[in-house]
Amino acid sequence: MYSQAEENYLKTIYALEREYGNEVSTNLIANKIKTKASSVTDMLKKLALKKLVIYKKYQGVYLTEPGRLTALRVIRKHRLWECFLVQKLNFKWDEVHDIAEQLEHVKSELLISKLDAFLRFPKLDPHGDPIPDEQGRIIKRQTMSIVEMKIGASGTLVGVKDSSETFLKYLNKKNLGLGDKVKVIDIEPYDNSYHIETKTHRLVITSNVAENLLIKNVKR
Amino acid sequence: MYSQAEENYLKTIYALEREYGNEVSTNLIANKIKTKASSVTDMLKKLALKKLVIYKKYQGVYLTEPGRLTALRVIRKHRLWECFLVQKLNFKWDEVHDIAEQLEHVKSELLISKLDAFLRFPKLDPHGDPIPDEQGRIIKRQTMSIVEMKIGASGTLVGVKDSSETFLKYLNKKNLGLGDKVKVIDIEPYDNSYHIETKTHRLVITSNVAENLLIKNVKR
DNA sequence: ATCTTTATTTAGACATATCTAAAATAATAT
DNA sequence: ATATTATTTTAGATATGTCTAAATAAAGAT
Repeated sequence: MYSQAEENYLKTIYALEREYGNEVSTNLIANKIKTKASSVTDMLKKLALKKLVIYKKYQGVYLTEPGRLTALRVIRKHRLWECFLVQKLNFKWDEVHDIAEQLEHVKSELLISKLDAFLRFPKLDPHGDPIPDEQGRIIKRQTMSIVEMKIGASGTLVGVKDSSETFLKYLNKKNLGLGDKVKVIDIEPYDNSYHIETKTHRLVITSNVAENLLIKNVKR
Repeated sequence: MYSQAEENYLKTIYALEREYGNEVSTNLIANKIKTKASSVTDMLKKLALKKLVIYKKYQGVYLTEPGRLTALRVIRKHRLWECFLVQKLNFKWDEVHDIAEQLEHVKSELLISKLDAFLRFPKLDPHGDPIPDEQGRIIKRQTMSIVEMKIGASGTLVGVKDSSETFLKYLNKKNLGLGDKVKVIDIEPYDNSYHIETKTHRLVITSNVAENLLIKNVKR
């Protein structure tokens, strides 16, 4: 079994590989998990010894197959627990991340398969992220970030890249939630802000925010 | 917030105080949590510094009021999670202890109060142990161990002192469970074994087993 | 009352995971 | 091509929680 620290590194490397391509740098990891580059180096050596990552000095890391599967198992647990917290305990989608970060490290295969069944085998977590199955298979959804959309294009908000409490609370305040239809009305070249429209209102968001909103079924 | 190790020590000291009286020795703790006496001494010093226990060299320890409340909070979490595992996820009563040992350390007051509500505020866990409330109040039940009963006395099995998987699996095999009516038929002086009778069958148990069975409403 | 045994504590070591500061390497700029 | 800057690694320190072995204290036996 792996330690919580090890699991967190694997999970982070997995996410960064998806986001930035397959070779992940020390500093990227350090920033993501708010630690120092030297700590990251230490851990990468350890993970490499355990054959969970391929690590070459000064060249970054990437996950091996066992490393990837371990990461996916942790992600599966995290997302299932988030479903539980929202669906069963009535947590809001912006309250569950930190608690799931703790629950994801509980060791028991049986627990997670029973939890999965209890929740009726959900396919997506409360933030629209797909839940890997027991074999680590994960569906890849056809989504694009708002920054990739052209003026006049519209679609449905089905996910967020950033699940932090701050970002989600911002969305709540702006009355944006999963399932909302959104349309890009205008892109202001001066500051790269996006003017978007939902069923109920219009609003202006920064490109930073637009980047974190995932849209499905984009038309026009 | 306290570490998992600290929480485990507090919980253990609380249980040993109940079992053996208010001054708990270093070795008693060491045996209970399967560690070395020297490790216990180290931790007791740390807990004493944090005012969670009163510790005097060579004299054992006991919990302070804050220590007792912290222990009870951990116990509350442990028992609520056990209820969840059995009632909602269909675990057997002999499978939940080790998982609850992990879940009890998850930090979130909100989580535990929501879990409590979800379970409809249970008063007892699957092993018959009372669940402390948010203020650390815990009901004291009128029970006695079978070893305290006389020949001919009978009552209802409502709890066990040992919640380990091995002990509970033994009870399953012997077809003994909570709610069963039991009567002491005979006590063999030679080996101190107890002959007991339930609604459905008779069996012989060692005094060790008898010690761990808690009976309510003892008559005659 | 002294000796022996048992329990407890101390001293020093180790593993994990982190950090700071300095050194080494890679990337960038001129 | 060399100098500057940024990134990464190494070396050594720290905190937590554990251990072994030795020293000390308490309890029990004669």
